[in-house]
Amino acid sequence: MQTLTIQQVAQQTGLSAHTLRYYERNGLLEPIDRARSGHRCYSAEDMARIEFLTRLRMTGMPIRKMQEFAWLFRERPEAVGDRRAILETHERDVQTHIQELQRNLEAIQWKISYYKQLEAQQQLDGTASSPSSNSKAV
Amino acid sequence: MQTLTIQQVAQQTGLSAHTLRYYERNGLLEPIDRARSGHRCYSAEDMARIEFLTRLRMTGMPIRKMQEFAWLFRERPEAVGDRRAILETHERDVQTHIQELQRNLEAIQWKISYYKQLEAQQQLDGTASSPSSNSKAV
DNA sequence: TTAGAACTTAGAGTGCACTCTAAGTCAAGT
DNA sequence: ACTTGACTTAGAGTGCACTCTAAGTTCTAA
Repeated sequence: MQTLTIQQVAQQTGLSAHTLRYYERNGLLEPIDRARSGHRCYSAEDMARIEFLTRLRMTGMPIRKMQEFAWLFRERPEAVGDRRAILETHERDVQTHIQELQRNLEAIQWKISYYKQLEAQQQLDGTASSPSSNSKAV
Repeated sequence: MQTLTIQQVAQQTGLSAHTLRYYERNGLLEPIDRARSGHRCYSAEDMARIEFLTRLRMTGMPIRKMQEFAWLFRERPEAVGDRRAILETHERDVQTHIQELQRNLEAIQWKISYYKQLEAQQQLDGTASSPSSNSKAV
């Protein structure tokens, strides 16, 4: 069973070694196995956990909530329903957030098209040298 | 032509009065008209601008970029293409971000179903009081 | 065997986007 | 006239999630 050094994990996960230690210190990761030297040895399981935590993080779960999730995982592993509840709440949060992003994206796209129209008009004005459209460019 | 006080704007936009002043101080908003008393009087145009800025902010545009956009708006209003370029870059960023969220959401949903299976199994184990499934609940 | 890289820790520092405080001015109601 | 409350400013403080530093230990390659 082979293990990885903190740098190798950092490379593969995109987190910094600093961040990996920070996560462990704050209970997001259970204590990682150590070599005789005291250096951390990450197992494949550790990697899978880090990967999932990273997904929670990238979808905006605060560290506090991740601590809660990790605590349940360690202290009450049989309470699967509690862990599921956290994930389901987060699922709804993420869905809401995506919808919000999409609504705002549409408004931004609308403005991009508006700017395109404005630019076409600028072109015409320039070519014909007629100050026909002097609407404010909002 | 009627104007709004900072509190009214705060209410309507969901930003705090503090944040509205902060935005103005940092050049995200051009200087708002003042009453004789020095109090800010927000126009309908100001409101539209704040609304759009809020959309940029909610989709994750950093304050720095919003400053750049606002600067172009004030100092080079004819450079519509430059403003469009900023929005188009941001559009791509937001699309990428949404895709990332969706990928991560799927992984979370996958784990939720996995937990459901696990819970069903726990039920069975409990009812039949047979320790058949002792797989680790990951 | 020894230089240099990688690791360890506790704790301080950073960057972002607010968020609040203190001290003061102004306007409306009683 | 006076109280209440909203407004003003400059600047300090907050919370989050890292990110780095300093001082020391250990591994690896020449």
